[in-house]
Amino acid sequence: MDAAITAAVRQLLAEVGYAGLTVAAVAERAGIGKASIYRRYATKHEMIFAATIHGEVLEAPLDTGSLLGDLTELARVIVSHLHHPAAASALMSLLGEIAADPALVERFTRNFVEPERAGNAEVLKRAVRRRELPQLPDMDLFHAMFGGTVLSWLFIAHHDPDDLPERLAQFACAALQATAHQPPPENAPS
Amino acid sequence: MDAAITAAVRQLLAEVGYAGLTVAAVAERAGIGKASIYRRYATKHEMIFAATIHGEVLEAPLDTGSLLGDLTELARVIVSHLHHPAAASALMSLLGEIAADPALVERFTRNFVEPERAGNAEVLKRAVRRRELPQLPDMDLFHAMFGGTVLSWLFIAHHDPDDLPERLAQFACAALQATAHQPPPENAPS
Amino acid sequence: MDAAITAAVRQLLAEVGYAGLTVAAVAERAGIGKASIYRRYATKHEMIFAATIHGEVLEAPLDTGSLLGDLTELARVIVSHLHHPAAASALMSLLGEIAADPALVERFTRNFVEPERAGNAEVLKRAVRRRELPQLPDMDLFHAMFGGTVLSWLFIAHHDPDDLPERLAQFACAALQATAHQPPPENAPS
Amino acid sequence: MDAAITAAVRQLLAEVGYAGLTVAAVAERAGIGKASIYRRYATKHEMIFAATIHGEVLEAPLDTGSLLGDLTELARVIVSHLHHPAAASALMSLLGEIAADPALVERFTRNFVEPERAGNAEVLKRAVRRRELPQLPDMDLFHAMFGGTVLSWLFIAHHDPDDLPERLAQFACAALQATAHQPPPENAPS
DNA sequence: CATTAATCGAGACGGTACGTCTTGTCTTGCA
DNA sequence: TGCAAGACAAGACGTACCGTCTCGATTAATG
Repeated sequence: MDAAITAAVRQLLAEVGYAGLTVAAVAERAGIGKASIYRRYATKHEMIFAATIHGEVLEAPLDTGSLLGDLTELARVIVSHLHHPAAASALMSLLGEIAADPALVERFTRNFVEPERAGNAEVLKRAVRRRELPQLPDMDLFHAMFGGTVLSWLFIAHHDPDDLPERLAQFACAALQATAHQPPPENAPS
Repeated sequence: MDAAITAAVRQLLAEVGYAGLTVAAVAERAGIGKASIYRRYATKHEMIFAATIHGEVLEAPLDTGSLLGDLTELARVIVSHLHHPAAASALMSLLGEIAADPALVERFTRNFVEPERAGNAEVLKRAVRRRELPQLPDMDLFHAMFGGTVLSWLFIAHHDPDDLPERLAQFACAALQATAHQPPPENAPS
Repeated sequence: MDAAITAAVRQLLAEVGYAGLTVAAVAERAGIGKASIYRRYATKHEMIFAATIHGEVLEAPLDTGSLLGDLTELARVIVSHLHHPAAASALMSLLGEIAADPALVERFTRNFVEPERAGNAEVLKRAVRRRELPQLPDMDLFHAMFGGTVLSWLFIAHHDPDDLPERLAQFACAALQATAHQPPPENAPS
Repeated sequence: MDAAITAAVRQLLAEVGYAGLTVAAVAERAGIGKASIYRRYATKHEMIFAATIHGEVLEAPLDTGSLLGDLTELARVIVSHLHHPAAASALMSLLGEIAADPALVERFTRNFVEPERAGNAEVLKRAVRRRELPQLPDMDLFHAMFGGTVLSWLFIAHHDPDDLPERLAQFACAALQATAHQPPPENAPS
């Protein structure tokens, strides 16, 4: 059923755009009732977010054998999933909606932020295992930096998505190696 | 009258957030009729855009004498401007709405993004002048990274704003020095 | 506009019945927005009630020259307006809905009960003027008796509507004359 | 199990009223599943009908020795049974729903209306036996008048229930004696 | 100075999406 | 197997809001 919702949202976003998308239309297209949508997602924005962003972005940063390769791939995956035509609108609007409600913040953090952070951490742990890094860096900062750069690049600067992954990965790789000898601050990565 | 509208929009954004802002409320707060608003702005989004973005650039990176100091101050300024309770909601939602309209994207870029990028560049040019950096880095990437990290830290990770400036500045400083020997890429803005 | 709503309700009651009537359908049929309906009526039941019952019932009990004639006419008018095919459902359901909410009780009383009571009083005042009655009777009781009898006759006993007016008028006329010498109780008719 | 359903329906009618009663709530209160309800009753209305009307006739007009006394007592009994806080909602709404279904009308008449009419008739027959009345009046009309007045007094005029019995009984008594010399009409039930 | 024209506030209007609710059916998992 | 628990499709409810429109009242400009 979640798949049907996701598919319906993507079809309709392509057909009528973000502003023209209605929950009723999604339900009809998916052949389900509106209640089944609201049972899963608290708001329309959350539904759209889950349908456009959620999924593969967060989960498995496959091992390419080097930190630089892993980071390039990670950036590429994030970019590709964020670059959906309507994703900009969806993500930003969702963040705006969420910010006002602590309960939604909590939900959003648990469902999207934490898994993504864990994925990032996995990549860096591999690098530590490979001795490319002496230790894990400040994960809070790294996570905000890596994803935030993609966000800003795409949705604020509106630069070409294809230009980013390699540049960002090189920058992040050098930065990690340059800052790795500093112990991370007191808030150790979870 | 335009001033009354602008003031009302800003007050209400702070009070009820972006999603809770209605044209009727703006009219009432401004003591005018809705028709007078629609005589000036074609849609609600244009009204909000005009009231929030218009001339709010605020990048004044005063010279602290060192790159690390400048970056810390820069981060602090960005954080302080972004951390207004309702600014989160307003900015993110506005980005979402803007993304759908290329004309607004263009205006947003010219009025907001470019000046900020110039401010960032000014800080780094100073560091070059001070010989702290051998050359200007990839400015597109640096700009996306610096602002994006703040954005993500505040509005996605929802971490403590006070924790960020120093950490980010140290990270950015080390990263810049580590990557400075690489020639920046062609730097073609997309 | 009220006329358009009333007409739409009556058409749709005839077409789809009481249970099948929706506010959205009424709005569409009337060529107006749902909000315009809810601006006038607090609930769907109130709208239906107003469209089926309200109007001529309450207002002008035309003078026939005698108390018996007036009461017969009054009963006939009430019966004819209450005997709309769906009026039974509408009235009873409305009363059921209303009973739970003091605000609706107040509204209902002001809009429907009081005018009808005033109409009843007008008929009896005429009889006093004609010297058919020495004084006004206990209006609270008379009003409840006259309308209540119609209600019960139609919707509880389900007797033939045409049988009622003459019988009720004769009964009421005789009863009024028999009880008229008693002073009405302390709550004098308003 | 039927007993559990019936009890749950009655409790919930008293607590939340007719409009607020849901099948899900009945099932939960009865500690059973919704399917078990729908196995017994085709619709919600049938369930409520079965739970409320079934054997609740309650007309016991005990002899007080005089017509006025009997009528006062009769009014008091009717008022007391109708004045339960939630009974108003339930009864009126049920009448509304019933009206749409001729089969339910028939059952309602046989189970509820006829016994009450017989009770009324019993009171008047006693008065005839006592020579307080020369003959039985138009029973259809009297029955509609007596019960209808209570209905209207309570649920339309929303007057104080305690004020009614004595006034109604006096009125009815005088009216009966005033109209008793007229032969009742053919009395054919419609 | 008086009359006309323009502009304003106030808010009703048509239209439409929202998120909630309920009905009656269908599925699941425990006893 | 039979039931409680509850998910499901369908769709109405009443609310909110947008952008348009109408209405008087107050200005402003003009004859």
